[in-house]
Amino acid sequence: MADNSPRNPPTLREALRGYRWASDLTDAEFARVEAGVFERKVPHGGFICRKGEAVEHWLGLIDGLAKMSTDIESGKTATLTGLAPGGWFGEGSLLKTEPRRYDVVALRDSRVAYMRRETFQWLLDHSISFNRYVVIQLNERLGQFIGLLESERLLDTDARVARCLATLFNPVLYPGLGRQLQVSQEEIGYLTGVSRQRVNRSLKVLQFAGYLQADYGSVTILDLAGLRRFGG
DNA sequence: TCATTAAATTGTT
DNA sequence: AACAATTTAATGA
Repeated sequence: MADNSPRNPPTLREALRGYRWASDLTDAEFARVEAGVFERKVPHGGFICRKGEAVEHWLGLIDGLAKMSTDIESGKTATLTGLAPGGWFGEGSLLKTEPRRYDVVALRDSRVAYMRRETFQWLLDHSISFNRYVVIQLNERLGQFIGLLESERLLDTDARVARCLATLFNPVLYPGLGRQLQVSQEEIGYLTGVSRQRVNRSLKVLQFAGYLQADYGSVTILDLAGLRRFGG
């Protein structure tokens, strides 16, 4: 039987080779890119990057789970989006040479790839597929945030959980994720800003409606399009 | 392989 | 927030 999901964690090189933006690089080009990327392990609760700091890297989540968030007045935190393995982020701030506008916090022990600004620029100058990737990524992210805005203001809790999960399973932003993601209800709560108890209720609603299957420590998406439309 | 125990996660109030 | 029930993972016979 073929083993599609290797149990041994991939090396940084293997992970990089698997990303879509690297698909048309020659070996020489890839070697150059690899030299411009390093990996760092971030423990649960640790900061992958912080708001206000100078942006010197494009960031990729190799493995783990993280949330992009920003602190509002009075110490409250607003989660902007969840980040799943295979997702890259920070290109916006990198392109505009502005300080980072959000925190990214690891919700699990995570492995993060840091690509130097130089290397990012070099890829923009040399790789068609990389440019295409960045454009699609920006566009996808834009749609995601418009949906988020609507979600925060107009939708009930069930719909917010539904959209949060739909975001997490977005095949464009997070390829390589199967239909099933190992994520506890508590973690979904962190991502949505909803209590774990309420997440539990929402998952039952969504499961009954046939959009997903909730199991111990994991969620399986059955109808991604349905989740996106839910409540809207 | 099975039984026991601890830890994590879920279900409910 | 607290508690009980359930599932998984780890351990050792």
